[in-house]
Amino acid sequence: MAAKTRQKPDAPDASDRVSRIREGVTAAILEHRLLPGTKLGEDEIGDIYGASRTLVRSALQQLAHEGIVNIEKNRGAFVARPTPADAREVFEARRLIEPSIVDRAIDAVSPAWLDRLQHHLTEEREAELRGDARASVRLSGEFHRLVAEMSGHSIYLGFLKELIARSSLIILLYRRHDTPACGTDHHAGIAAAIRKRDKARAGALMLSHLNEIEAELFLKDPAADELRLADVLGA
Amino acid sequence: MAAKTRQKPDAPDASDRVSRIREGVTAAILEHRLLPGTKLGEDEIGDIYGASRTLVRSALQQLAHEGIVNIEKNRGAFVARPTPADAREVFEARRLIEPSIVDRAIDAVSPAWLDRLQHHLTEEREAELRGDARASVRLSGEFHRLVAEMSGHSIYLGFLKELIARSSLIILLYRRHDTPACGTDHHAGIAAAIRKRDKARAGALMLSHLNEIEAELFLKDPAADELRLADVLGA
DNA sequence: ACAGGCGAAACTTTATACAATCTTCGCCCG
DNA sequence: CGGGCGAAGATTGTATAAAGTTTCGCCTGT
Repeated sequence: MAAKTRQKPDAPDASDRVSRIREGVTAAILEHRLLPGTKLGEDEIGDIYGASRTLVRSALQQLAHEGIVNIEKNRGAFVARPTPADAREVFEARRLIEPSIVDRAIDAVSPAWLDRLQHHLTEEREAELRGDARASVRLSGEFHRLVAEMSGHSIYLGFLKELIARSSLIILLYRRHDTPACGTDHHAGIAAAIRKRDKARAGALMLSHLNEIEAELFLKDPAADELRLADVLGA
Repeated sequence: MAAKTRQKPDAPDASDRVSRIREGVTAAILEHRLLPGTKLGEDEIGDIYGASRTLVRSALQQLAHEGIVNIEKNRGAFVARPTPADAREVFEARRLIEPSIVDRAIDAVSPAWLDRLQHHLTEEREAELRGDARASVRLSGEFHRLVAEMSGHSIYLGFLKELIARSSLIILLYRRHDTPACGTDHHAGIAAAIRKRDKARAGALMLSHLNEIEAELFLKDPAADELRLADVLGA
């Protein structure tokens, strides 16, 4: 066996403990179990995962780099609270990147991937029917991540993971109505276009999907309520 | 003064020591003083910067997240060695993002920014005339970063910083001729288009600039020489 | 009664010590 | 003489402890 026995260099989240912590906290944030602004104490998380603060700190720093956690010097880590300006940037970036991702995904489409996609749609529909809001939110983001994985473009995938995580926080903060089932039909339509290898239609559907999500947000001027809150607290 | 006296939340690289380490190593990599594959020992770097391994480790993890350092479990950190496939992904991403960045930069253009841009072009030209290859490489990347800063889009800026750093490694590894002065004229042309607020021309110039850089690379099949090297070393 | 300041507690930051793993070099065996 | 086994050295991964900072409560003085 002269082949490289190296253990999957492209497996960033393997069995190491820091990744488990990172994924646990990420999942909690994505499922809206941890609300923006929540303090993430190192001891607290360390106790939960039975790990030392060294590992917790490493995980939190990664999450900070991904933009879903803010680390304030000498104060600790908090779940990020994206501003409306952040929200606009996130969706602008997604509108730019995701059509290219579906384009590449269609190039790389295969029966195995279509199966995964179909399976995901089923899961998503089931979660919605059963009214499981947490699962719906998580699966809704995972659809986009799945398409990015299909594309085989690791950089786009990495970028999109960040954008999806932040989108989840944004939707939680700024959604107008309680419309958790906003995009399941869109996802099915996009998947159908991918299956038919219709790049133009898939890209257009993705774009309108993103536009609709953003349109349902209430993005007032850049930090209005935050400033008001600061004034109340400070004065 | 009711204004927030918080110390610049958008200053990721401040005076803390871990950032100094990260920037020092980043600069060394971007200036091609540290070659791909170089081992970055924790004690070694710690001695250089007079810091403990805790801080060095934190800096290296950040660099790993940025994609310019690979951390292999129980073996240490190494300067990344992008594959030709990585190179293609990086330039595809840059071709997608940078035209949008110049577009936004033109929206946000101001005399102060134009001054900074002009000053940068001067610096770049001087470095090239004086034959300072290291400075040329660094400044060439900084031009793109400067445009991204002009755009005021923090997400694009973050993404592009990663892409620029990786591009520097890619160019070092795969450039055909020793043509360090490949893009100074292009940069001047792009800057001129920005100054004239000509979005179409600026975007087109940026695109052709990136295409020309990639065209000068020699990207053979996905990991041919690496495999050959691995065989030599392993067998 | 209230404002201001002092002090202790909790937390983060940094450093150091310990454990686990890998690498390397030498030695022994074939 | 070549190859493989093994122990010593070096390096990383993890945990714990010391140091510094912030925060909150309480107490005192006006």
